[in-house]
Amino acid sequence: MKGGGGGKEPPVEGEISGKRPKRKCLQWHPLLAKKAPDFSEEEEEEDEEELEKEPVLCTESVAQEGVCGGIEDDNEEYSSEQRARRPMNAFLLFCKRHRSLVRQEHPRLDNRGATKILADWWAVLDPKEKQKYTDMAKEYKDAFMKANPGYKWCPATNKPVKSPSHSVSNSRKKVWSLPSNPNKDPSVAKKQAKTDSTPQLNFAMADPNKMGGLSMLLLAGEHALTAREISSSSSQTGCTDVAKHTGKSALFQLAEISSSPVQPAGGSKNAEDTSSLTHVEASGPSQPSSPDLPKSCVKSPLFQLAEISSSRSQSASEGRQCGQSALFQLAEMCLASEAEKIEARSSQPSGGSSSLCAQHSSISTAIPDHEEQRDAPELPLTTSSSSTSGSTSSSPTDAIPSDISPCKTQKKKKKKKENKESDENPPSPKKAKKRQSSESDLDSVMFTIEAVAKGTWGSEETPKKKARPSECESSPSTDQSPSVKKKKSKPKKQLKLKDDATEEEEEGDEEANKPQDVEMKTEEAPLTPKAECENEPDLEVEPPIGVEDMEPHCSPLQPTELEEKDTDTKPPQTTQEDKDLEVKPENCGSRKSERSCKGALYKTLVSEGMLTSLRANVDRGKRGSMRGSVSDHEGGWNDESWGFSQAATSNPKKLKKSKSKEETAPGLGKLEEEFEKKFNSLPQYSPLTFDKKSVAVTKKKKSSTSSLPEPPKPCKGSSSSQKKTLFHKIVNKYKHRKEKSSAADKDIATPDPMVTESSPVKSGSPCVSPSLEPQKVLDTPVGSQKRKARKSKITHLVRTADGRVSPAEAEDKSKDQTKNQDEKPFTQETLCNSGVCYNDPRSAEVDAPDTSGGLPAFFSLAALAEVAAMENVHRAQRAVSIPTEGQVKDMAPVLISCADQ
DNA sequence: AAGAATGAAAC
DNA sequence: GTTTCATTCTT
Repeated sequence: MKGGGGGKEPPVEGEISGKRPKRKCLQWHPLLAKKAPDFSEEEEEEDEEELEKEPVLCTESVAQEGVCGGIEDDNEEYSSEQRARRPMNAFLLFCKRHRSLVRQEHPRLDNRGATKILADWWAVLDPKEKQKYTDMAKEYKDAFMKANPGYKWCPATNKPVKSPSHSVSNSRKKVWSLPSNPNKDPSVAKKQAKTDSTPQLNFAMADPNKMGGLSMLLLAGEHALTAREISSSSSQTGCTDVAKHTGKSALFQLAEISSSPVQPAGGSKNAEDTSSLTHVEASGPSQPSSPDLPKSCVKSPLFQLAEISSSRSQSASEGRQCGQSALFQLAEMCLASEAEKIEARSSQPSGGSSSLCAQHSSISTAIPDHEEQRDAPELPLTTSSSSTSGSTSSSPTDAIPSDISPCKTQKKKKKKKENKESDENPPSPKKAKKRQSSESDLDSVMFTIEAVAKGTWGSEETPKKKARPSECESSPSTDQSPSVKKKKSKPKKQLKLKDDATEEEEEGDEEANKPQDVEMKTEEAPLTPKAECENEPDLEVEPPIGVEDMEPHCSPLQPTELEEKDTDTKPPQTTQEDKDLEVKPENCGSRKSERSCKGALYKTLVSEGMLTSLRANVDRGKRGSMRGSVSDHEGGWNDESWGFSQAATSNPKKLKKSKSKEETAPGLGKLEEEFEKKFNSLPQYSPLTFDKKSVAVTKKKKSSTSSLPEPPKPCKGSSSSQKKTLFHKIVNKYKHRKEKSSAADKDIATPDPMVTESSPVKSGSPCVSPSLEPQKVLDTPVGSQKRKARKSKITHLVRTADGRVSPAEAEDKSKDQTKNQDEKPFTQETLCNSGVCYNDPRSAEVDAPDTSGGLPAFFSLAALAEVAAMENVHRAQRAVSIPTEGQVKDMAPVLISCADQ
């Protein structure tokens, strides 16, 4: 595999890699390299650099934070600037996935040129495939939106100039939508601020920025909870509402999951986590002073949680909390305990879970002091509910919000970024969190926590999920959450070895891994069935595999990987964990009790899903098992991933800078991973196919209009017969596209008798149904074509009786046909086998259900995802094949159409 | 920084 | 309808 792939890409990559540095964003991290980094060496180096750099970055970006490692909660400031990036649309996804391929083939080509080609490809793409991308995009978007309820694509054009006053007001309102974005959520908050997302007020959560990943999780969970529970009350939270509606979008699920209790994987992990927590606490973000504890830059989730809880308490004075997750309560408990100590411990924390609410009140009072420590500044969450809070929060936060709120029309992102409101953030104190209390306090806290855990928690948690792979998960989770920074070296190596599998890998967590993974994936992606087939001889072999295709596609890599990983990782993980436990104790130093406490906490957290990492791991484990099934694919967004990602993202640093490609910052890993997985799962068409098409088209173009940009695509051998069928389709589409682009030119007129011809040819292949294609084309408008003259295009498209279109197409087709004829057999077979049957979407659709493999694009991803999720739980495989009612509905039209035909 | 493409959202 | 911005990366 690699050989081929490597051969191809390497050069390009190498080039790229050299260039990569460009991005500023990257600074902070290896991700930058992401693309280039295919090679392990590079990666490693990068990793190292990264490690080193991180601090620097931290310093740069957030000088104050100091705790680079620490989770930078603070970064809100930065975050302010960074708004979450919009989710990519289908086309972008497609581009992202295929650009490398294009480049490989046409190294010379500029990106622009590549983009054009990609556009062409896109135009040609089968509706089904497009749909996949579209679905994915949608899913992604949905998840994203859930994560960031108030997110707006456009920064609120400032037009109105919200003006500062607004900003202030906004700041209050704002409550922060959930930050948890894959990357940049924080920014979102800002946006919202400006926008005023009124609805969210209720949530008034702590700033995500401040909060660690956990916070994100919590938020997510809370949202979920709130949505469910509060739904009645909160008409406000659009997000929540949405979540409900979708019910199952992956993201939503994620939220749910987070909320739902999960069993901690192994005790071992717990220990680790706890230890890490202790470290964190002790070391505290800002306070390095703690001698005992090793300063782990990374904050423990727990710590974050505590922060969060504290923040929440502030913001949300309301009683809602009670309802909220046990985790939250726990956090509160912790805080309370601390507060008590500080104040003098009038009451004991042990209050018990049941009493939590009451405690909350007390806590809230106590908290204020803590708040100072906390980074209240941005919490602007402005506890919607708490009347007072608004005022208080406003003052500190105001500044930030103002910046954010305005959305400044900054025309360009960069500007915005630059603008960063960092100024305001000065927030010196944010980091302060670490509490003086330090260990002793911790102990007390722990105690309380334990009590809580035992008492309330146990009862509450009832449902704990099964830990399926919890073990596996656990290890990773631990790794991830706690040691975000960790070294990547290992992971990289592993990754290299495993290549694909790495994603979930055990250690991996970190950023490095992700990037690598991503890269790996991307690289591999080509290798993936389709691409690979074409490139390499393997094709034959694959085809069979491909049969199931659609998903398999995606899965192909994953499954193996996952499995391997799972198997491999699990054992190791456990071992590692054990080791960690052993080791950690040292770190932790004395205090077993704490540990134990922590352990309890950890459990609780886990149960709650707070520990995203664990969850993610678990999920992954599931996935691994599931892998084969379609569900993976579509199921797509695992909650975990999001949660995780969120958590990861939580880190401001990354978020901000992460812009670079994956950006997905290291931390996010999981989320990204999943994203990537899905992304990878997306079918990657071999360039050859496209090329051929393109070539054919080009030729035409050339002949007709010299205007083709991408004349030369090498037709590497028609060898890539597989996709040829696609090819045809593509050709058709392609025609359209060209028409569009050059359309004006004039091709229009030519009749395309050929079309018919082509169809016959296609017809030859079982899968393909020529007639359908045109329809497809028609059905799926090539695209918005907003910019170009689509009208002309449309006009151009002369439909034949069949509905086929433009003349150009005919010609192309004819060409294609000729080519195809030779190759077709394979392609068809393969395709058919694969179940993809690009040719006929409909047929495919119809078939799809039957053939588990081919997922009909038609099914809404959401539906699929849901189904998958549902099924996954029970069984991992093929659930997808069975359409849900919703799916059926979706299909209905198609079916009908088919029937008509 | 501009630009190529498409699409989704916001205006 | 138009504008913005998402991604990538060369020029």
